[in-house]
Amino acid sequence: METAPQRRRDPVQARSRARVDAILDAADAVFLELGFAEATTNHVAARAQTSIGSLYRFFPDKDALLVALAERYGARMQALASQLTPMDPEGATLRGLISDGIDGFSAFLLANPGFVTLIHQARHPALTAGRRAQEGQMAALIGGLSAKLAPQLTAEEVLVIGDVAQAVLSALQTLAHLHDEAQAREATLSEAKLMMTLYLSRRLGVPEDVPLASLGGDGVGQRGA
Amino acid sequence: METAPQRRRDPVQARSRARVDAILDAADAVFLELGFAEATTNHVAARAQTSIGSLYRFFPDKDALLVALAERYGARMQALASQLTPMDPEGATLRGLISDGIDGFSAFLLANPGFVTLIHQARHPALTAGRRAQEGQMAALIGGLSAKLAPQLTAEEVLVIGDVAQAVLSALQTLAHLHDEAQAREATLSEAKLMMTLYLSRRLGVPEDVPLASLGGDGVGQRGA
DNA sequence: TGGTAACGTGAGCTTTTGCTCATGTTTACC
DNA sequence: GGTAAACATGAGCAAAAGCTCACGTTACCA
Repeated sequence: METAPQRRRDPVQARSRARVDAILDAADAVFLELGFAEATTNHVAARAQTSIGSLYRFFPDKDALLVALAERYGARMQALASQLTPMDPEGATLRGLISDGIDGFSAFLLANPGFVTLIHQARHPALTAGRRAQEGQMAALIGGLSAKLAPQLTAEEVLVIGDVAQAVLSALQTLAHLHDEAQAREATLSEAKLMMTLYLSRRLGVPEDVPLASLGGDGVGQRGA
Repeated sequence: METAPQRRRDPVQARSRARVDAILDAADAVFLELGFAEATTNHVAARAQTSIGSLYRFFPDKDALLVALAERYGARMQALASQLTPMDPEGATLRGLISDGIDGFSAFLLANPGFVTLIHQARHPALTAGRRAQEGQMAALIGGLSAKLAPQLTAEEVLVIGDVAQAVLSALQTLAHLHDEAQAREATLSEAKLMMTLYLSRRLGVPEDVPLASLGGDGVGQRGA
């Protein structure tokens, strides 16, 4: 399975490969500024300092730009996910894992502001297939962690927890990055960490500040009602 | 300040008032089905069983439909908010308040499926002014409750808590209502209740299951780290 | 009952925008 | 250096969508 079907023609020379990248960068910037609906392909071509004909040489239509962007971000997200998965997750605490994850994703969003716009276009028909995969990627990451830390949970419960955590993280990261000042962002992210820690700790039956390695294979440390 | 500036002309006769309502209902349905960007004013007029000319007689442009819809939902939301504010909030527990609030809002969304679409259009330039008000409405409701239950919090903290809670509730309600089956919705809403209860209980220093009336004016019952 | 203003209609004008294609330029390969 | 393929260009086409306007209809009021 190659990425070809999205593009009218694959670039084979260096200059056209650079051009395709420039077009995607331009699309990212224009979509961020105007939103996908308001942005035009001519805008994108102009921003990329190329002609509209060149854009349509490599992208069959406007939607293809969105799909290609989603694929590019998907790859970056995958890299981020593997980077955020520590070598020995058992040595960390639940709170530490969550804090690192949220900080890492926040840094990613700061470096990739267009990604928020893309998330906002998640319901676009052309995107659902590809996007669902990377949304599921994040949810699956959390779900996998949950299943590992709390084997007593059913598969369905793990699924719900993953979806819920993904939705909340996505919403709070978006909220945080509405603020331009780092201080306001941090305040929101701090709340996100607290909320996720409380929730996952209770839901998985894992204490917040105990190294995960010291826990048994099954859920322990459940407290309260 | 009247709603006139949004409309080319205010309806004065009964038939035109009914027509305006029909147009708004049609817009709501069409935006839900196609999304705002894909929907056309001709679609809306056809769905309302009226002519495109009549639509433009009362609405200056397509954006005005969105704004008018937002205003109508704003009024409904306000009614919902006052309905969800019990006569004696002190008699209820934090968990009960949150549960009732989430259930009430869920019922509202079920009866007003177009509202989710509107939320999704929150970043539309024509909407930011009016919408921000009703988003703030929900956040302010929670913020007000927080300030009342936890007077030790600073005004800034209350603001952040309100925003965060609003964002999370909005995200999880949207997630819940992606499912068609009531069971799946309830599963998600159950997680939302748990998460909000844990978060607000910790953040406000209010126990989950103690009647709020039995608490002193300042925060008590804070536990753990 | 007549007159006026509000209301209703839809063909079609205007603008926008996604997209094409004929023409010209650059690169790769012999 | 020659040739073929890849690449690049942008004027402009076709379709779509927002919106107008001239004309007809209904409701109110004296």
